[in-house]
Amino acid sequence: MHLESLGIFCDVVRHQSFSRAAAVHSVSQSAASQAVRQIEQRLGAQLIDRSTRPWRLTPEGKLFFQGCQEILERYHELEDAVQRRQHPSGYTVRVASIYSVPLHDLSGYVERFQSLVPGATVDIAYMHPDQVYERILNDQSDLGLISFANPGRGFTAIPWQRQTMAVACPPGHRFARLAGEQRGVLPQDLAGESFVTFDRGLPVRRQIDRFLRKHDVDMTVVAEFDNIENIKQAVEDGAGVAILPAPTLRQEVRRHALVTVPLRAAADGAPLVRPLSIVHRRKRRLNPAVTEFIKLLCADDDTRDTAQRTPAPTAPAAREAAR
Amino acid sequence: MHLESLGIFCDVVRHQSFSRAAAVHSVSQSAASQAVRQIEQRLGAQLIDRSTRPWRLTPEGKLFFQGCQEILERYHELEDAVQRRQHPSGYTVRVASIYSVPLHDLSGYVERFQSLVPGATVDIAYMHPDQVYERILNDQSDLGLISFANPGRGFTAIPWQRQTMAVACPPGHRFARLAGEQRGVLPQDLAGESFVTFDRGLPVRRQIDRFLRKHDVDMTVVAEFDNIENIKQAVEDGAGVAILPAPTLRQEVRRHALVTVPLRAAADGAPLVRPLSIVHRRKRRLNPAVTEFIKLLCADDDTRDTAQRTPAPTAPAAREAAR
DNA sequence: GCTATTGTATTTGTTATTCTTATACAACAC
DNA sequence: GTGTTGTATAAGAATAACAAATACAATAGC
Repeated sequence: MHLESLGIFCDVVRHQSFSRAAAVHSVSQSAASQAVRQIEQRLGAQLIDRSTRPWRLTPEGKLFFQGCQEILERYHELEDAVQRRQHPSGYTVRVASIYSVPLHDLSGYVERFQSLVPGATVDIAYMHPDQVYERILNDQSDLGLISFANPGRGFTAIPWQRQTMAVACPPGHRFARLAGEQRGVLPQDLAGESFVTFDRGLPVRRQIDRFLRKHDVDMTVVAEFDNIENIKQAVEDGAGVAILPAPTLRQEVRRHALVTVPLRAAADGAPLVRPLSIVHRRKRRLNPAVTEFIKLLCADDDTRDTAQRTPAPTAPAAREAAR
Repeated sequence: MHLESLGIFCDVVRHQSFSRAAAVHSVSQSAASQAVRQIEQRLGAQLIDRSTRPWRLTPEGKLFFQGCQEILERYHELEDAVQRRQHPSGYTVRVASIYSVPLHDLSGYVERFQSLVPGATVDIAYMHPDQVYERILNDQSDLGLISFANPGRGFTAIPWQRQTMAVACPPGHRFARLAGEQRGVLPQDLAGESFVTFDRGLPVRRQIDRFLRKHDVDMTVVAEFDNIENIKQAVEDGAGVAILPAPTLRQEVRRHALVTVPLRAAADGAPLVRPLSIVHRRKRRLNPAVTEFIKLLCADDDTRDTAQRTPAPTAPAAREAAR
């Protein structure tokens, strides 16, 4: 019997709902239904009387529910105890992040976290996306922050932020007049512009190209880089314009080195955004400090510029969002 | 986390051996190794220190082992409690058997069982093999007794008896003189004989044909039946000889209606046996009475004419034997 | 009663995982 | 060293888990 299934059953009971329990466990409603049925079949006993609405627990169901609660609690305590024995005191959360996650954002989280969980520390290292994955696989980091997370293989991706992409240009550029929330450029305005962009092969580049192709816009690529800093530098130097995640431009905008111009999409088309995700190894117990840190990161998504995260995303939603 | 995996870990610890634990759980040694490693990975902790021989539990391993034991015990108690609530008293073991399991054999077991587990009853129903499978699938029977069990799909097969096959002929037949433990006929002696046998498509028929083909023997099939009783009748009536499980012939031999002649195999070849198995639904909790009955059936295999059952068969062995 | 609504079950195809078989490897014994 | 025993690893096959789509069931509203 899968402990996870027992957990689903308990949440079904607690929430009086298969769908909500499924959401809590990040699986489909179907999976929750199947999990409970599997338990019933194994026991050869009906746990839930489905002949009435809302359904009710059978006597066997009540008995089993109470037992399960206790067993699950004990098991989680046991895992915690093993954790504690391993890391006797003072948790460290090791985060591997891609370069372009605004450092200033994170430092805010880190401060709040350390005051929230005294004795805990956070190590943040910035690196190439591939290295992020590698470090997580090798257990060198607990969490990774990456864009366009690929949920395949051994990773779980939790949607985090959705950064709107904007056009970056030097202050003297003709687009600069169009800066400001209410203004902005349309895709077709970009046609023929000199374009500084990401290396082919990076997911964000593919995303941008797809967007431009969809709007039938042809730009002149004058330079390609594998990181945002170089792109910004090139734009500052007048090499052309770029399409970058707006939040990463704050510094340059503040010191008037660059201008951020909103990039509008066609009425029907989706706007260009870069999803950032928190990834960790699947099927791996996360220590309490890590769990706490994830909670903190996700808690105030909606205070962010473009965030909109389901509190308990269904798996399919989470996966979709993570692309 | 799979409770089964926790159980394997506990047995690994108890037996100080992966292989023995694997045998106890009817899986391969490899699976046991992988299960333990999976737990270790999930916990992010080494439970077993493999750098010495014999290996030792790490401190985390000891802690986890103790916790697991308790959790597993509680869980099994919980399942039992649900069982008891369902069937407040007096268990019934419902057995579906093929026709040709000697009734007299079973009735002995049943008597012993009922004196061993007071208040329990055993229902035995005899039927066609297909019906046996069907009844088990529909939860109309707890156990099935069949020959040449096909372990596929949702069934578990426990090897039970291996009945030696012998030649049955009327007392007047020329083979009759060869009856007796030390005598018997060789396959080639059968060439040209009139042969009463099983329907094509029955596993036992395929088995017999394979045996004869292997020994290059050609017999004249004069009749085919889907059950042993008809075959015996036909042989009594002088239609020919048959190859049947020896134990099923006792009645007829006693009343001198038929003679059983041992069938010897070539020096290298395997003798012809019919394996009988106990089958039940996989992934289904068996109530205590059923478990007890299985134990009883298997306990004294070696008192049987040809039995030789591993006490704790490895899964592959069990599967092989069940064909 | 009849239909709409809401929440759960089923079916089906796909993806992951678990398992076994075969083989490599490690620790110890001699 | 070399052999022996017990465990790990790799590869492929067999299972199981899952999600998407859809069917179904119990009620509520009419």
